[in-house]
Amino acid sequence: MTDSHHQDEWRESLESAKDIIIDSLAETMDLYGVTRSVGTLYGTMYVEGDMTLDEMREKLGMSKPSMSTGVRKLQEFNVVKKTHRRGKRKQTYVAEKDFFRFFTNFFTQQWEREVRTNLSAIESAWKQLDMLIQSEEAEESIKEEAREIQRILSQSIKYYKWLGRLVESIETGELFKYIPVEEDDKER
Amino acid sequence: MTDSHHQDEWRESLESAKDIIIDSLAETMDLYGVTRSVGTLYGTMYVEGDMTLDEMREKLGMSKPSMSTGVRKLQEFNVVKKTHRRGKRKQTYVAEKDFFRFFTNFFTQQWEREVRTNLSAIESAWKQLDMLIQSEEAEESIKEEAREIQRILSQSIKYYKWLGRLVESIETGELFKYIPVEEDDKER
DNA sequence: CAATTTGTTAAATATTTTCTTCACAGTCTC
DNA sequence: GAGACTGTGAAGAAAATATTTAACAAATTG
Repeated sequence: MTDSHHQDEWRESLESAKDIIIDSLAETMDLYGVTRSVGTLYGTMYVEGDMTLDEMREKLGMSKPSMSTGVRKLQEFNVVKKTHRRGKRKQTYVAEKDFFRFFTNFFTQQWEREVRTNLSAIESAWKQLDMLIQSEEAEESIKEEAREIQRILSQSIKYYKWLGRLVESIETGELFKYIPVEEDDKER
Repeated sequence: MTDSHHQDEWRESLESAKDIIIDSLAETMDLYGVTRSVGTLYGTMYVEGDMTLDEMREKLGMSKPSMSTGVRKLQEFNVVKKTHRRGKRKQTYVAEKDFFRFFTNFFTQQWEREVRTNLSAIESAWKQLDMLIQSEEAEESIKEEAREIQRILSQSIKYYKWLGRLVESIETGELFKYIPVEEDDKER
């Protein structure tokens, strides 16, 4: 009986160690524009392994639709995937535990979108500015401002092209040649 | 008179070109967890050059305290700085137009914080798990779970160390040797 | 095929965040 | 130093977001 009490304490200690990790991950994901409770959900899956929606609900004390939408958001970020437990009916979900893949999935997606969106906006604005600059009628002061904006934009095009190449080098794994992952000596 | 009407149209066209850029930037910054209106503020400063709080207020049709807090947030991200117009009393602010510096400032800050936060959490959790593993009393099943979590954590330590080195290579400019910025042929 | 069970949508509610108005402290000007 | 002006803090209003409850559709089991 005394012994079983001790076991509860050890169990408690294990859980609190998990919570430290979960909170820290949630705080980090908060920085990336992921809501804190979704971050907590990710952290929980990270330390607990694959889970069903009901297990999440129970663990986090939240409603099932919350879990459902939370998981969906994490799937959008490509950091959670569906799995299935053999023989079981319920769907289970598993968090990406490899942060290198997390990094790759998250940032390439984000940056690709940024590049696409902004380059297309720049192209469209650029054309409009060109029309203005080439027109006979427009005042010189307006033309000059248009040219000034084009100068700024041309600088930012360089950036987006660079960012695109960075994404590419992450996707091909080239970046990891330049900045290698340290091998661990003790493991395996 | 007809001519002046035309000038208004050109002016309008110039403004709408600016708006395309502003919206696109705001949408992007939204991805980074910056609120949309703060993103719009940044975009406006980006195309308009340095501005006073009152000019921002007028341009965006918002209150002055909003501008004040918005500018503050952008300063936290290191993407807006104070300046002064010679001879003028009002404080002016200027947006970082060089997106390479923007990238550097923003992500090194964000990632450094991530590394610091998580490594410290891992260290703390690790110690707690060690105590558990080394104890005589704790059940083997609990110990095994603790060891499993340590295995996962040791993987993630590798990641954070790598991320730290990535930050370093951005700060020293090394990354830009690996992935060079394309020189522009036409300009200057 | 009836009865369960699962995951999702829709509507209602609660909570958080953003924004504005008002007030005030610090600065500059004369 | 009085008066005017600038930037920010606090409190409350408004808006946006997150969460829950309720309802339902699809799928599975016996």
